[in-house]
Amino acid sequence: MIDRMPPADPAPPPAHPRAAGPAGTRRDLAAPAREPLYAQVQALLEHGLERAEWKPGEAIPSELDLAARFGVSQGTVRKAIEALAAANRVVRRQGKGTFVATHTEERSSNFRFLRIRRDDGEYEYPASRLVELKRARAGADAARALELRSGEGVYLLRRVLEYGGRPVILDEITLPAARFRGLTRARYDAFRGSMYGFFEAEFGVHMLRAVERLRAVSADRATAALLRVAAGAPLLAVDRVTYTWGERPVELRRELASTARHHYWNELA
Amino acid sequence: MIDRMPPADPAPPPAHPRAAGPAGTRRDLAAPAREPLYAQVQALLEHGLERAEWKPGEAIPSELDLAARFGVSQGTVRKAIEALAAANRVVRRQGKGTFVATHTEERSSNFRFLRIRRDDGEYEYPASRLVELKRARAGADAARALELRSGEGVYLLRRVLEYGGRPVILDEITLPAARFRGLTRARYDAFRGSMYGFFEAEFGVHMLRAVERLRAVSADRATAALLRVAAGAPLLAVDRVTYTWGERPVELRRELASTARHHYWNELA
DNA sequence: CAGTGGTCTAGACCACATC
DNA sequence: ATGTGGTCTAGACCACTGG
Repeated sequence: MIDRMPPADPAPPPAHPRAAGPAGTRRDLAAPAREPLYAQVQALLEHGLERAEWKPGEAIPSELDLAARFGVSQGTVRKAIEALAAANRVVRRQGKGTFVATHTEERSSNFRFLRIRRDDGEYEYPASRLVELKRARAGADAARALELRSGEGVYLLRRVLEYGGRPVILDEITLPAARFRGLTRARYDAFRGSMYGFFEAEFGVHMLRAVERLRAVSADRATAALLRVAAGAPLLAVDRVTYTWGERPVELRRELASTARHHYWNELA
Repeated sequence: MIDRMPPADPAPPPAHPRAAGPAGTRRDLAAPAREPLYAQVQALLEHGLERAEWKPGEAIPSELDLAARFGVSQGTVRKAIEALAAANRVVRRQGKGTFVATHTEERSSNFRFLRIRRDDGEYEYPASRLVELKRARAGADAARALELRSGEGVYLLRRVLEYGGRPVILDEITLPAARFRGLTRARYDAFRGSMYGFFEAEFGVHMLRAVERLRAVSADRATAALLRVAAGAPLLAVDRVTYTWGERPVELRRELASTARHHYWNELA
């Protein structure tokens, strides 16, 4: 059982854990439901990522380094890192190193959280036009989704996404004010890049995972005007809750999309 | 380079491929763009699965067996099998073996291709009521999606899915007649289990992967009547193309769902 | 060139399932 | 007891990157 992040420097004697060697078995603390070593290493690395010991875009230590630090073999570290890479926590690049995932550089892989595409299949990153940004108090629904107390401060953000100059999506985004202090229209407009890149760079909030629920609804008057469709036209409603480290929800988003020339794309395997 | 499925019996001398030993390096055929060994093993296993050398639900040979057959190490076989498991081609069960995936037993994991859920989050497998089943000729759209010649024979199948007695989804399914010869209402009604279980058990067509495009549309009169909603009500349209081995499309499906009490669930990571 | 991740082997022991 | 997959180690070489 590994129970802390050891120092990098001298590294204590390896002391092969549970290996086929003569050394002592690693059964300290009488582990209650023994977790595999690689899972423990993975958890340690996740803590390091969460605590920003290595920041988005930076390299984490090499496999050999980590193996020495933790007193495990390179293969065990490798398995832990591969799990992190599969979960998009890190990116591995042969010959260069393993890098903390970031929303600020991902040129093409930026479509990870953007599932609405043009009908012709072409990728196109939409332009964003901020319609409204205000402080408000969390209603019952937002409070439940974001695990806040009802009435806690939130930012409410509405924007229109345009493809080729045509408005297609209306976003209504609720953010807990505590994590996004100082969010202003000016800062948002000044940022170059995706919204999650903005959150990461400006507020240190890294989005890891999202859950979406999709429905078909009728456009109300105001939405119809913004998206230039008839009132009552069918719109695709995408309700998203986005999570950061520790399974903590930090964004509630309702997306209303006109699907006349676009669609939501998904793959099942 | 491994280039065929060797016999199971005596197995030629291991002849460590490209290993740190004294044996000859495996550079036969002067491989043009050398593929890793585990990828070659994976491809060999996929061919075996495609040719139904091991049938859905059956066990494939053990890692040690396969390693001996292919003349590679157990670790290399393991990596190949793990990739197959990640792609839902096989299921690994500790102490028992590795089994070919099947749509005929997956009790709970049957929701792999069923993303519409009740709003309260409860899982519920809907009841199916067949509305129509007829032979027809592929139109231009169906022919393109299913890679058929326009006018080739297809089955056209319409059914309503009901949750708790309420109609929620209308399915319109197009199948290439060549692969589903002898499909009749009686056979469909007699089968116990999911539709993909039916396809697998009765026609040997195993669905591996699907691509979906979602839009919001207005209910036409006929659909509205079947789903007991108002004409013009917004419906979620899910257009699915489903693939079997060799990336061959074998099902085109349009699903129209009333999302008053249900939604389409998705997770982004 | 040295350093990184990627592939491959060999062999040990563990955990689980079955007989 | 035996056979399966699961974990872990040790060490080799390959492929790619950058100084």
